[in-house]
Amino acid sequence: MAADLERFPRPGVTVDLALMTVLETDDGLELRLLVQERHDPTGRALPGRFIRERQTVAETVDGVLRDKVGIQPGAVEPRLLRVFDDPDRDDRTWAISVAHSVSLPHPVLTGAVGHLVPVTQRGRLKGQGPLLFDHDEIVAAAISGLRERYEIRQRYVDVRPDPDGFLKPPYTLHQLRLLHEAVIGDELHKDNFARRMKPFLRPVMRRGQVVKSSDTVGRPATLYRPIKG
Amino acid sequence: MAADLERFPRPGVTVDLALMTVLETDDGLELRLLVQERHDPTGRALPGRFIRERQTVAETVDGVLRDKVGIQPGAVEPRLLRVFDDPDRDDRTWAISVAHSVSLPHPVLTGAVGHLVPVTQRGRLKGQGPLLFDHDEIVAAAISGLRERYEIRQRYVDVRPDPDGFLKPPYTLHQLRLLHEAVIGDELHKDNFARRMKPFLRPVMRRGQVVKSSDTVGRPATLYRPIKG
DNA sequence: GGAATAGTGTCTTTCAGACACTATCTG
DNA sequence: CAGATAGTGTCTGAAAGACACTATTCC
Repeated sequence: MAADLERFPRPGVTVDLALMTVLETDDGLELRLLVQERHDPTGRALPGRFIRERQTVAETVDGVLRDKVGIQPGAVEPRLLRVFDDPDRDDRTWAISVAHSVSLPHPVLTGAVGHLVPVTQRGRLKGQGPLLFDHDEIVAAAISGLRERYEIRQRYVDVRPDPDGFLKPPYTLHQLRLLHEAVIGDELHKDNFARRMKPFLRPVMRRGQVVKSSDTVGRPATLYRPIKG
Repeated sequence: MAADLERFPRPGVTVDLALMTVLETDDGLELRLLVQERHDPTGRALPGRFIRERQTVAETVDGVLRDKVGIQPGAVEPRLLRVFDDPDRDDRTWAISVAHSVSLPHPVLTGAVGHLVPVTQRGRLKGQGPLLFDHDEIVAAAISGLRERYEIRQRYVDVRPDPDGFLKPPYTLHQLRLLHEAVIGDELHKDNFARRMKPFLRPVMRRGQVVKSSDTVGRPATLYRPIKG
């Protein structure tokens, strides 16, 4: 029986990654997505590779990040986006793609292979033509999923200030708001934002004092950490 | 290069289905899930099978419904739940499971192979022991996804009265509410429910008259159809 | 004091949740 | 009429959106 199972043709299974980060530019924080040049079919595409023998998706993600992107992140949390199964999507062979998104803080991406492409307000990659295969659909799914996570959910239940961990705590409400604005591509009122987030943040204390940011000008801001995680 | 790609070992890819329906019992409508007996490993499990050469997930779903469940539904809309990739999850071979949920109106399921098992308020299968493999996780994902679709979303935007199409239009607000209560496993106020749903329903008209249900006792109810779809 | 940024008081609107009422059918 | 089910008027409370104000720092 087990021998039988191996007789049938099997698809190659690839893991393709929509790698997202938020970085600081002259215009403030910007959401960006890693795109690489490929040469099998020539063009721009997301990093990815086939799952190797008896490996898991998580191990494959680690492998892609290490070998194809050239970075050494710690534990990452890939999120399943879609499965692409059109038998003709890859000319070379029968390949199924299990598309995931991965969010990383920008410092982890230093020296990464590829370009960090900005994202438009509508959730598309800025400039240039389409990506290879069905990778534009992966990008769209990654961005809409990300924005959903950063949008304000029903009621106040279980708001996570920075679900994807782009920011390293502690941070100020201002920094957190700029992050949200970069992710969702829209502006937020600082007062309403503060009220929404504060129940899920606690001020950093030292010797019974609230720690303030020693920024530049203006009144110093309170530093916060997320309550959970 | 293409020849190279075929040299590496590939996983078997299975599609496992959480098949859900809502049926009428003495206690009113009930959400149920199809469980089958298996004999390779002996036990209770969800229907599923390997993807055959150059087939898609959708084709495999159709095949499972036809050959393993023994029904002939029209176009179904499988929803991706999770990918199970533990290399040891199946003793027999390296197999990755792409778990989907499928919702069907009960009449389509007449003569289906297996048992329609009721679901508890907490979203577990009623009675008996665990399912084979990781199928209990698939069940949990299917039910929580389903309930999310039937829960009231943010604002009034894009409410679909019966997202999974369990009910055949036209139906009364009462019938629609019983469906929702069966799906989410909780009671709803008829007045608030009516106000939420009415913007997304239109009364059935015949000769300029609103068509009413010719039920049993009491005041006849207006029959509605969903505005879109 | 002035500039700059941090943070809050409060009004309005929207809408879910809840209660109580009215409406329309059958027997 | 009573009984049963359909459907609505309206109050309350939670919370988002918006505006304007106060608070604290550096120069």
